Amino acid sequence: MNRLLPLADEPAPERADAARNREAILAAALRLVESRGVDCVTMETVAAEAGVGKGTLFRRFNSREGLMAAVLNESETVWQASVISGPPPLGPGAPPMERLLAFGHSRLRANLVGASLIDAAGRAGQRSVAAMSFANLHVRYLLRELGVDGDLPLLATAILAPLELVVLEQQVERERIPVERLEAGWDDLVRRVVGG
Amino acid sequence: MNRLLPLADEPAPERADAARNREAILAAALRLVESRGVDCVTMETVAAEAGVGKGTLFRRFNSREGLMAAVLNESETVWQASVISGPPPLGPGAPPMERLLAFGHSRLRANLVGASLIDAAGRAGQRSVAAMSFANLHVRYLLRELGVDGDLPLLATAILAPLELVVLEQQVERERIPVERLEAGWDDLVRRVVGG
DNA sequence: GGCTAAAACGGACCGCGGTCCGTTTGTATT
DNA sequence: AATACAAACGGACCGCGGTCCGTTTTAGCC
Repeated sequence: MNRLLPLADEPAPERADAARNREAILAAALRLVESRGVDCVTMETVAAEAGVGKGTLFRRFNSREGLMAAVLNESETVWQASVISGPPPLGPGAPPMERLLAFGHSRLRANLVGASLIDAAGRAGQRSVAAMSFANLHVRYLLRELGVDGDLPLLATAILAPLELVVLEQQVERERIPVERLEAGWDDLVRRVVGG
Repeated sequence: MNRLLPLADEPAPERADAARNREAILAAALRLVESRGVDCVTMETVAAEAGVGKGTLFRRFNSREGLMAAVLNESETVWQASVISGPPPLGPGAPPMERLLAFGHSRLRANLVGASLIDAAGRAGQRSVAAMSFANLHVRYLLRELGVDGDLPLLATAILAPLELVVLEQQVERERIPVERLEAGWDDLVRRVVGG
């Protein structure tokens, strides 16, 4: 009979019904988002579809943004996996510069595809926190690999910034710049920053 | 008696009461925002303070975001003026590189100071549209002046992206990076992009 | 100064995000 | 199995952003 005392900050064990509901809610939310589009999905609808009360939604996800962030997170996780252990050039195996460029393109497309969900998620639910820090870490690693020196965390951020949805949307929707040109522009930026 | 017919897309003359009200609303909004902070200001409050009906607010500014954008715009205009015709190094008179660096620092600080208003304004009311295109234009001009070649619109965007509030907030609030370091990092970025 | 069409006004009204709190359910203990 | 306590539940409720539409004001014209 060990573990009478919880370890330092064990994240509090989740009760069975809670787990079941969380899953039901996420599934329902995903289904609704896919069928009617993000901004036609209300919290009450999700609650109904999942067969739970509204209060339960907010208990688990804090806010609408939080819920959307959670939904988004599902696909984000898949994407991260393909970066970490997928096939090259996105995954390991290709030379660093190729990986970096592939990474940028992939992220650019992903952000555009997930656009509506992404801004429904806002910066809540720490989606952006987790996502950003993963991306930043990865870019930092590749830059080091490339022998770049300087303030790597900031350089990584600078490289990633133009891929943020806010910036992309301005360019794609307002200025009607085609995606290919954005990719080319980003490649150029990277080469300038990396040097040589 | 000329101008019986309105010119092509004359912006529709504004009626006297409308003008008076618009001004009253903006003044009221500014006053309230300054005294209680952006997110404690409701549309109804503003309407009351301005002595108009709620409908009038929405008629003129479309949404809460639109109103906030309009308020923000006031100060933005002042800032733009100091870029165009203020004292160097921000204004004209200094060598391009100095101007560029001054521009970045100034914008960085401005974004952080106006943070709450800026994200209350969202991307509505085309605040971000107008602001972005001004900044982009200016940076483009300085880059050309510096003899940079390449896709200038995209390079300008890339340089400006790390100054966007979304990015800054992540760094300042989450990662606790001091502003001076951000400035230094940005300078580094600019030098790499400009080259030489 | 009347008259009229167009524009602006304002407040009742609606829907949704978010909270609150009395009730139910799960789990650990004996 | 019975008990007890914490945690989860759910729906009534609230406030605010946003809309709608009947009423009022303005401005041009005779």
